[in-house]
Amino acid sequence: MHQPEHLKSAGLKSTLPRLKVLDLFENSKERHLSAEDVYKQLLSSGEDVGLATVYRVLTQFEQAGLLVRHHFEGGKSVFELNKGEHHDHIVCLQCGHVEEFYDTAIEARQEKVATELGFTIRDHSLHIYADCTKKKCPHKRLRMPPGTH
Amino acid sequence: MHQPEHLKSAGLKSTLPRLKVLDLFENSKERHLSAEDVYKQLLSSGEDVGLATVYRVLTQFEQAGLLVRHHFEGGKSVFELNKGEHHDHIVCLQCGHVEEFYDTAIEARQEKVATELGFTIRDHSLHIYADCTKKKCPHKRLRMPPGTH
DNA sequence: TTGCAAATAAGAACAATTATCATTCGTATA
DNA sequence: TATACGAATGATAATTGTTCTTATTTGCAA
Repeated sequence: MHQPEHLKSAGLKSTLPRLKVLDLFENSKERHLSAEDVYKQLLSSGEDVGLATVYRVLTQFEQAGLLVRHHFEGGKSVFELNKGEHHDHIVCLQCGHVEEFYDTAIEARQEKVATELGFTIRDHSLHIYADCTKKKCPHKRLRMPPGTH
Repeated sequence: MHQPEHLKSAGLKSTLPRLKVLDLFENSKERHLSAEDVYKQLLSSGEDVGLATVYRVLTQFEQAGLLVRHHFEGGKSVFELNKGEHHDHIVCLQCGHVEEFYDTAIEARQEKVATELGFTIRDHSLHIYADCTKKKCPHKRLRMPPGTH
């Protein structure tokens, strides 16, 4: 359960809160978690962490390359373990579930478009918001704030 | 300068603040403006509007289909006149300028990917963050908050 | 004109996040 | 193993972007 090496190699001290957060991401069923999610799950596991620490640790992990941050519509940041390989996301508007995909053609066209416009890509995000057509979708409607289109 | 018809047909009363905001979008050099941008520009034009009104009007215009809202990285919402045709965005990390593009291949592949995964697309956003290679780029560095990757 | 619902301005309230700061913890070293 | 010091933490204040509340004003139909 403890992987202090991950932290060590990232130049981070191996502290309880950091180990707990990392552990949570590695064992959670949902890959994508917000700061609030992490905080609440740690609390309900009996851990005693501060919300500020959660935010700090998440940001540090992001900078260390352990986590990747996403800004889906809805305002809050969402994190996932960095698998090393880039991928895009499709978010289910019914249940909020996030699926990942990677399409070579899309990636290639992006490069082409950017080059033609005189840009060098540093980063990109492609978010598809969709309705799940499978029946296994829990239909737990995702809160979509006004402003979501 | 006044286009009350736009408002009328959207079912909105033709009020001063609404006309001013609409006017600003139609005459501004920058297509993409945040609520703060709109508020400050109106103030410096000698107009007397409240920030709350700006937010309300922007949201109403979005719902009426006059404006489109985007969530670029950085937290704040950005609006632009709705031209009717969907397009994606490439944001210059140097100066913050936003260029628009549309690529049929990308759009088609998205549909394909979503269908294969069992989703029906409702909306999507593709944001490319890039460095401008042209010399005309003002190099007024865009504030990129921590959390931006 | 007048009346009244709709819209506004100002500021309080809110949610997500970051900053501050006194206390505690991890760990290199003695 | 004890200890000392800087790094990390938790509690809470502060900030930021946005929405809500309310008293007042405005657009417009009769």
